[in-house]
Amino acid sequence: MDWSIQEVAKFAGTTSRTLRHYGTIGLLEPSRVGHNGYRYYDEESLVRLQRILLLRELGLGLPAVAEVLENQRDQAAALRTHLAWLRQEQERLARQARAVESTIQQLEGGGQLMAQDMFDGFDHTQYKEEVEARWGAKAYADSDKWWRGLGTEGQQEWKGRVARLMDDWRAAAASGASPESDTAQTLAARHVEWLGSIPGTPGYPEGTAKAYVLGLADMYVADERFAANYGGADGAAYVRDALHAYAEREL
Amino acid sequence: MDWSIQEVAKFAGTTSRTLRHYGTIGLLEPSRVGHNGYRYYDEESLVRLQRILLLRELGLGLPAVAEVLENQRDQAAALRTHLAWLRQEQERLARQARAVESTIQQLEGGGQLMAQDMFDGFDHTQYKEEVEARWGAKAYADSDKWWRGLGTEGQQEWKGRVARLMDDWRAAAASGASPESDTAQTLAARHVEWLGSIPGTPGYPEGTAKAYVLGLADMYVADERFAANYGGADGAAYVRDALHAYAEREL
DNA sequence: CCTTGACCTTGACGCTGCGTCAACTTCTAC
DNA sequence: GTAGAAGTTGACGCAGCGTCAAGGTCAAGG
Repeated sequence: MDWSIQEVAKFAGTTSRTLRHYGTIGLLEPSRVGHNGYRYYDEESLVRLQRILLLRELGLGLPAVAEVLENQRDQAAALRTHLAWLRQEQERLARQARAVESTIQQLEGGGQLMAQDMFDGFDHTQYKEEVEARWGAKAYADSDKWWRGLGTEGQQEWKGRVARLMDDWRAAAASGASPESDTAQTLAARHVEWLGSIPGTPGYPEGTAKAYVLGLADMYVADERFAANYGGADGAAYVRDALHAYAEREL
Repeated sequence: MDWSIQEVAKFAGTTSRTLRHYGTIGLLEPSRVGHNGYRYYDEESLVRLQRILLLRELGLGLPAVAEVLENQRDQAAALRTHLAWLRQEQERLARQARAVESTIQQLEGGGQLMAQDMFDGFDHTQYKEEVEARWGAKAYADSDKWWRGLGTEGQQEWKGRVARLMDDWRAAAASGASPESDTAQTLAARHVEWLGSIPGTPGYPEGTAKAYVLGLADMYVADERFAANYGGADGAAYVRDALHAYAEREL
């Protein structure tokens, strides 16, 4: 007893094209092929098809499906791998959704569509050579180790933190508040504290903190890539001024 | 002031290939092209690039990105649409994950890879009394005989088929496609055909098919146990509407 | 002047899982 | 005998680039 391709397709709730596809990739062969080339499937192939479709509904890719069907042994293991993948994807979507939400809020608050992710610039492998040239290979290695040690979540948090700081700077600059205003000075304090949390500069040697901060502040203006993070040259100059004022007062 | 393609790519954390791609699809043109064909980008294009990348990270497709960037007006609306999409995807993944989990459990309980107990609702002995009350003892006996005659494999197939139908219904309802849409109408056709394959109702008497389908459709909504199969009252209502439309047109 | 080597170009295939023609051949029914 | 349904094998399409391939351009050094 066997059935034509259309019958099988209808019965199984799929299409003949799909069945042919499974045939060409060797996932499900017809049990019989007529002299005319017509495909026919028997009960056994129907059962296999059911399993294939089941696994497909669970979200497995065709290669994964094939693997599960061949290696009868560790089906559960394969499914667990898949499950982990699903959870990861869900996580990713959740993060995206949150990001979209906050972007919408920003837009509705009259904000512009900003480039928060200038901070993939903090995918710091990008700056490898430069860092090594300026501060040595060890500094880079340490930094790299630290970064990896954060884990994906930690990195996300870090990026988020940086993004918010940059965002606030841009907002402050745009608000017209002077670099000496409380707003800006509070930001400066946050900024300095943030700097301290970057490894390689933990607890500056006595008396060097001020010079360090002043130097960095100037670099923000001099280096376009940093300046861009603060909304261009004007923004960077604003940050520099605020940091200078803060350093003079507090450091 | 402008930069070469590599510089821009590094700075923005993307690749030159991507920039070229954006060029060919007209999403981001270089600000200048050298006599040698080299691409150069200025600040303005950099800003645009940042926005593009931001939107991409939020998960929008390139056409959607283009649209958002052109229609300055309803950016928020576009993002909200996207957000809805994200949530839907998340929902789908969550369902898949649950299904995978239960499948794993089954496997570890020594079970086979089958599309079994999603459809325990169709373990029809459950409905024995009700069927007998509504349609008589003979109807139930016939049905039971038919069911046993299917054999284990046949029952598996049957359950799988039902499962896919239900799943497709839920997906269609969630997709937002109207009950009159092609998608839903195709499903309705499948549903009616499926009904025909249930014994006890083979080849409806002349002219009763329409009434039969309409009656069933209404029952799906009225009876919670059926409604549950379609994702609750809303899902059942969707199925009912689709079946009504189909019955009016085709039966 | 010539050679590296880095960087640029266009062109085109690859990947996922089928949907969707296109161009033909076969089977079924009247 | 002929129409119409159903079957066949190609082959393109889609999303978003990654990844060669083959070759031009340019700055630096021998």
